[in-house]
Amino acid sequence: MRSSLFFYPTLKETPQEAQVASHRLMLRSGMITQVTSGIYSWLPLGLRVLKKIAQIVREEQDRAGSLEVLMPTIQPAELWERSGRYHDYGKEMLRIKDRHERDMLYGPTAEEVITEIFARFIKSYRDLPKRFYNIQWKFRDEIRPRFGIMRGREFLMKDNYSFDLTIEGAKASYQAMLEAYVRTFARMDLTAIPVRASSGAIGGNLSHEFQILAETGESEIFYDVDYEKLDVNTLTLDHLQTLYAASDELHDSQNCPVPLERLKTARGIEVGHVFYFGTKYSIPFNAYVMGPDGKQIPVEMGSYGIGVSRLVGAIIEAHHDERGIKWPESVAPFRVGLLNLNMKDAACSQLCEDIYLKLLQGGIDVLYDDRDMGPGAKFADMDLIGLPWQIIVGSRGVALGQCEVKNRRTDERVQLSIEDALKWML
RNA sequence: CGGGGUGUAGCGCAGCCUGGUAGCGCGCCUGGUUUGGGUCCAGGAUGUCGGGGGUUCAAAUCCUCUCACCCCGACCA
Repeated sequence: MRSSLFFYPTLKETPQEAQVASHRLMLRSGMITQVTSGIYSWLPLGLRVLKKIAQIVREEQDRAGSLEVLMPTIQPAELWERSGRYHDYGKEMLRIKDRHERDMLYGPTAEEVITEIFARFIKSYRDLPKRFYNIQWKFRDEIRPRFGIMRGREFLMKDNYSFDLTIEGAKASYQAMLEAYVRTFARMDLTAIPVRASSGAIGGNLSHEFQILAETGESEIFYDVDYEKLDVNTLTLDHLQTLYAASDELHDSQNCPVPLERLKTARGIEVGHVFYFGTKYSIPFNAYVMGPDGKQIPVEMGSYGIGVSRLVGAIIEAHHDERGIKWPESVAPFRVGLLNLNMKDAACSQLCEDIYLKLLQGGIDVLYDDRDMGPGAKFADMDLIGLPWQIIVGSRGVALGQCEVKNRRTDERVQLSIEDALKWML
């Protein structure tokens, strides 16, 4: 993509409303723009990142044996009356009426919809276990939206729902999701700590929150240092349950099982939440299957959320410096930024064109800054939007047949011949 | 919802106290200049001063109602 044809309205100054780093940087790099309180439009640069994150989440959900569906954003109130949540959910639920004055709502989650789907079609234990997920926009009318898309009212969430015949089966599903989550966050260069949590409005008795360590996190968490050594490949639910991690309101320093020297404290951003809640929805929605003994059994359920749009902010919180964002390669909007420092120099521009075309041919996602601007502005913009690699071509280097390759995260720079630079990238 | 604050050009702000033709920086447009860390020079465009009502000869400025947004707290992916 050529910068001259792309659209990323970068800002030199920070809009006054933005306090936290991710919010500031998302606005300044032209990833998002606010429509109204807690509701944002995603501009091309931001959307690229959002899609990459969603794709990683999708791949790991699929790998864990889940099936993707797509459920509606608008749901009928009747469905929620059946679970009793139409009343319980309170003002966080956006309630609307259609032209027939029927009560509708913008879905904050989808237990009701998915359980009804399950109940409609699945009748036998032989079809279990099943796990369905979707990645869909949700709306929760938060008391106080803040931090940009980190606590928006409208947000993109992956929500997965598991259906098992037995409690043991449900725990296996739960564990599969825990493992998928650890793997998902690791792919985005995030250290996620599963913190034991109360299950809140969703109900049930087993629940973990996934917290990303970040200074600007909203909650304080206490955890065993061993959490930092978790290995995705050996992770088990039993092992997780032996480790201590708690949010500040749950943490009791008097009765903490972890000795002080192994207890760490940090700020966390909640990016995922997993629940086991048994038959809370299967009974009211008639989600029963016939068991091997010919008896009707209500299915054991769990649900598993990941805040996909929130992850964009969480990743920036974890990966930025004073100049801008430092994207992990897996979620970067482009892998390489190609800087033409002198558009008016024909040799320099010709060289950049060659490099650009070769990168494209090599399947490299590249943003070629071909705008007619001074070098300083180009450096500043490129550091701000935070692409992992920069290939810098100026008149100086052209004379020597060289360019500079810079790693945004480490700030390491090497002077390379054009051929070597291309080899480096490809 | 309780507490605090802000609305003036695309962004950041001054002007308001003490009423009198609406300003600055950045950005934007034109021309030139510069080209390895937000070049420099010249010229130019852009405002229902958040909205309604009131006081006044006169309101961005005073009064009043209202709307929106932000920050701190309790909730949440």
